[in-house]
Amino acid sequence: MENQSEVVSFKYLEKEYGYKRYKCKVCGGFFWSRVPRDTCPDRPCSRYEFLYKNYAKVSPLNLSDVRRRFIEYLVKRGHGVVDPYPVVAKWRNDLYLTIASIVVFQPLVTEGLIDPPHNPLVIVQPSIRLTDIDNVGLTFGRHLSSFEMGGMHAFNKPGKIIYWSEGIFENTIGFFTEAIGLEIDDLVFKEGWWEGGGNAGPAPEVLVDGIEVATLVHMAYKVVNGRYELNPLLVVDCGYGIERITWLTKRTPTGFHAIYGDLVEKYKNILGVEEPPEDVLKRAVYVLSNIEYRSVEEYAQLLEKTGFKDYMRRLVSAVYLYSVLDHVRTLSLMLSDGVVPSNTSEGYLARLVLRRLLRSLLKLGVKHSELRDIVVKLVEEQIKYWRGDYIYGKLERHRDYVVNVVEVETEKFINSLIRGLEIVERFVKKKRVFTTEDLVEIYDSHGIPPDIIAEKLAQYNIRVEIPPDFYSIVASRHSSPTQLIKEKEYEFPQLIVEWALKYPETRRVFHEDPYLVKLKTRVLGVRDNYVVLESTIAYPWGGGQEHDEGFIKYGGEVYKITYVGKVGDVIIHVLEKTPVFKPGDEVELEINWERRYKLMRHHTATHIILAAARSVLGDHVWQAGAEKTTSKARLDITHHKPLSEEEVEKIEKLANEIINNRIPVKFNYLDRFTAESRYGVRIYQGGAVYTPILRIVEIPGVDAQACFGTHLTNTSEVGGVKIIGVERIQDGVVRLEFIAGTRLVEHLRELEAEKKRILEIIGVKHGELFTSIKKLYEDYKRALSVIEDYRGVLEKVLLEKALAEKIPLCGVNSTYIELPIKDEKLAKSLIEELSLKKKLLVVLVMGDMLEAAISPELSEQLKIDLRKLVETLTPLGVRGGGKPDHITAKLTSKISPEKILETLRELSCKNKAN
RNA sequence: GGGCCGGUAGCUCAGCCUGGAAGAGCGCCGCCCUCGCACGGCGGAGGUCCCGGGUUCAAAUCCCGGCCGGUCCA
Repeated sequence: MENQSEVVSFKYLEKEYGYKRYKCKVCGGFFWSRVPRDTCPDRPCSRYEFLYKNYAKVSPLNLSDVRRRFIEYLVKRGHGVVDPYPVVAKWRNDLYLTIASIVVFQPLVTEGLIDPPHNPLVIVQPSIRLTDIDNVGLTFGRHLSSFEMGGMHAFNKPGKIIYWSEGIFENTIGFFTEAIGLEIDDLVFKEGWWEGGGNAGPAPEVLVDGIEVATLVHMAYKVVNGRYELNPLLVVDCGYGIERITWLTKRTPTGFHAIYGDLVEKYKNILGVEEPPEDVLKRAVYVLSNIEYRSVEEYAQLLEKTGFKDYMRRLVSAVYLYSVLDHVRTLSLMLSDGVVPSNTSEGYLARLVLRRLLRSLLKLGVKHSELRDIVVKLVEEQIKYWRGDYIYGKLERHRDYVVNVVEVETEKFINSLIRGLEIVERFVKKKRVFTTEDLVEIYDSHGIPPDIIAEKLAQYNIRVEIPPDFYSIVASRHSSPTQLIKEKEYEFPQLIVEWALKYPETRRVFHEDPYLVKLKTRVLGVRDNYVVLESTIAYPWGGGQEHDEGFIKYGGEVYKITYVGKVGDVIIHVLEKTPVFKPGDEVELEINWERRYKLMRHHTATHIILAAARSVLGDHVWQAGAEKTTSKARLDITHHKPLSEEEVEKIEKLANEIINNRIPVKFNYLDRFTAESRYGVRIYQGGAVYTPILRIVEIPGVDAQACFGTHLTNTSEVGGVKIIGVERIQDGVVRLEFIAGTRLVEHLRELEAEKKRILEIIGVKHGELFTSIKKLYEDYKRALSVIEDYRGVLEKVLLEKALAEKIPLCGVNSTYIELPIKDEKLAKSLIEELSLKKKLLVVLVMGDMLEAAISPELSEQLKIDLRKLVETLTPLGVRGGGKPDHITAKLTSKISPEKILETLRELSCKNKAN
């Protein structure tokens, strides 16, 4: 977009503040500055000039100071304050993590469907961006895996403009000069463009002496079919980098010193890491700040070239140290906000951060055996450091969970590392050549990073080249990314969907009175056996609750309802046959109450079980899926380890207490921000809901969720709940199955019937299951041992007989055994004993199986190839094969022992003759 | 959600490519050696080769489907 001034008031900047437009001689980009400049004060066109600059009116500020000044300044300018949201974007189904403050207001506010809680507003939002995670540490504070985005937002509707470009500049210049103390001459605005999530707009970057401190997104366009269209809603989306501003005010050698203060020293002590002297470090940071490098190796080479060779080792460990500081904070934040590590979705991202952290620790020389304790210590120090903080104070509340997860996950990492290294060893033993392909293979399948493999190989004096594009090779092995958003699919044919959408919203009487069994209502539409009514008491399939069943009565006719579904706000009833009634007719609706009541009980029980699980296990427990049927309910919860029996019992006990406490269930319709501020984002247990008004099902003091389902009006009606199954269904997800109400009685009856069946099978009419089975099992074991004894006796007899009646062939004695019982164990034992130990040529026939064997040495010596036996006998109906000394075959017709022995004689004697 | 790797004795694994008598080490039991222990020596027990189907005279091995675990990527 060349012409940004259509949207951005650079003219105002010029007229009001005296800015002029310049072109950067290095990058060619345009920027606005009050003092003439050849290049833009952004890297790579400029170094971190601020490091050595003296700002007369700027005093060193902590992170919390900058944060407070930002909020206070904007409050003074009429902004309302919104408290930070979690970094896990549970209210979105297209994002795992909160990557910017605007994410809190998408999509409903940015599309103008609902109003923000304040307008304009200010929010300091912790945000996680893992795309640049490789650069953390290497840029000494410019890149962080998590950062605080100071968000300044206004949502301008046609006819109701809060402020736009001029206001953006006024607030920005005001904040930096009045609240931070910079001179206006320090501030440069570089023209830029932002695009994302279907929106776009010009985004001037605010630059101060080599670092970008804010981006002023003028979100003015919608991207429609690849073209930009002016959006009627003008969204002010300005983000201020709180950490970068903090660094700027302190001018410490790195951003990490500005953010983490004395925590840096603590970490150095724990890890035994040394930094270079402060002046050297600052110099090194400054000198390399306009050079692009992507890896520690490249960085080390650059240090050598730029005269920092003496400090190379310490500078390199410093990079890892900073990345450790950063990763511990990000990980603690993610875990505190309820992420459970797993091999999918946001759980994988948490594991990714943790594994990168552990790898950095290994690079710093931490031994495998110390890894767990050290990482726990680092987490605890970090939690201590942020105690009482506006944003990170919550880490302390989740300390136990965070530490426990870190312990469990570190153990897992060490295990897979050890396993992986063993695989490398096996690779080495098999083949000496190690290819790039092997490196990729081992990383992809076992998660062992190439540098660790190379280290291991070095022990065997094997050198392997790690290609610079290693990770893109890995990426190319994976298929193209799938869409994160699931397209909503209707369970009806497209024609029916289109037909149904023409009707107005169906009145949901099942929400008004979930106990209503009969209802008279008017027919709105009929198409084949699909029916749309004015209002209904039949619950459509949704929210993990099964649909209702019942009847529609009209005149003398009764139509069975086989399915109920939802298309938008229209509810469709599917009948067994095409009805005679027409639009406008009045019909009577009746639902199967027994079925509905079971579903309601299971649904309310599900909310109770979830609340109980959150209470017993922790706030990280989220619903990962649920299904309520008449026979049982199923709830998948996120949790980082298997549930112990005690935990399951506790959940069950607490759930039944909630039932016994006879708590009335409340139903409220609230707008999004009211609901979120009252209950938190935990209301989105069933996933993100994109409607302006949420239906909140609340069990006061226990649980509150945005939920469409039908519920009991009092917890006591659940009657009781029993967990009947616990299963780990995937990494980080545990499935609970449970039953409630009268299903408990049915379940018990099923168990009793099963017990009775078992007793009948084992021939006991009246008796106790445990003792009966125990006795049966002992009898069985005794019988097995008797058989064993018989086998021994029989074997002895057969051996003696075979040895006594040896049949001499040319050079070898032979024996023929016919086993009347199909006992493979006996057959095998006989053959081994006679052929391998007694050196006989054994032929054993058991049913239609023929097996013959001779010791391998004899076969070799006498040149007897038993396979020839099979070949010779094939015309007589023998099929089989094997090795020269051992064959197995199937007899399709009876063959006399004489014939077999005769053939064997020929075989052995022919060889003898030769 | 997808790709890849794996599932064989109590444990760690070999065998699978190329179908033909289920193996090693550790652990366990017994004996020898020893005053006793450790070490060492000899012997032994221990198997639904994850499950189901298919191909085959014959499947741990080949093919298909499923389950479970691990891992990488969205």
